[in-house]
Formats: sequence, C-alpha cells, structure tokens
Amino acid sequence: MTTRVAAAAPRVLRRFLCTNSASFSSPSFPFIPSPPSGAAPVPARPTAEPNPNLFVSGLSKRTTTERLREEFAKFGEVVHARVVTDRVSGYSKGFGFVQYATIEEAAKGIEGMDGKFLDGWVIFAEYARPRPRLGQHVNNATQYGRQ
DNA sequence: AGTGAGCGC
Repeated sequence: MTTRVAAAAPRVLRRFLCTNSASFSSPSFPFIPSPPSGAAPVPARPTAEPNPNLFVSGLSKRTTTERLREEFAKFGEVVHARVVTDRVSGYSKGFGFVQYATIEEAAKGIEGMDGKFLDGWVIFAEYARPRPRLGQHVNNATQYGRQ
C-alpha cells in the first residue's frame, strides 16, 4: 500500500510519495515560509552529497549482508557492504550500507535499487552521510541537519 | 519482539 511505503520512507522521500501538495501550495498558507528570491540553493532537507557510499533502509530483517551485496552488485562494483545488526542479539536492524568503487556506480545503484523490493520489503537507497572518524569528536557546525 | 524509523564501531 502507498501508506505503508510512505511510512517506511525516509523524510526526504515522503514529499515524493505524498503528492497531495495542492492544499500546501497556496500562497496564503501561513506555515510555509516563502524562500527569499536569490537565496542560496542550499536544501532545507539535509541530503548527503553524492559519494560512493550508500545508506540503505527499509530492509527485511532476513536480508543479509551477502544478499545486500549481490543485489547492489548488479549496478556496479561493490567494495563494501554491511547490514547493521545488533551486536548482542545478532539480528538485523533493518538498514545497511553499500559502498561502490565510484560515485557513478553509486548513482546507478540508487536508480536501480531505490524503491525496489528486496526480500518482500520496499527498500530505500540514498547517499550515506560521512561517518565521523573513530575516537574523534566532531564539530557541531560541520554536521548535517543544521547549517 | 519479526515492535518498521533510521546513518555503521
């Protein structure tokens, strides 16, 4: 169902799935701040910039790292893939990461796998956020979410 | 919990 898909979708994609934006496109709608003309093209919704690493969500709990790798390998050379699992229970958390050799392959991986079915679930593939170094603290200003 | 949004050690 579309509602299930929308519920499982990341926030960035929900605008795509919920296309009833007619009531929100009214100029008199008070909660939509009109973007200043000539403003910077920085997106209000934080989307990670294109990079070879993908964040894949909406996975079935049964989907394994091997399965993830072989499905995404149809669209490019996968240098690394991992389904994130709970360390004590060993069960999948329902998301994972796929790293391609190049950004071009990552783009094809998104086009080929985003919104597609994998083990019975609609999965979502997008560019992963850069992971902070191990044991290194991050500056708040350089993080995603707020500029 | 096979709990359904999410960003990994």
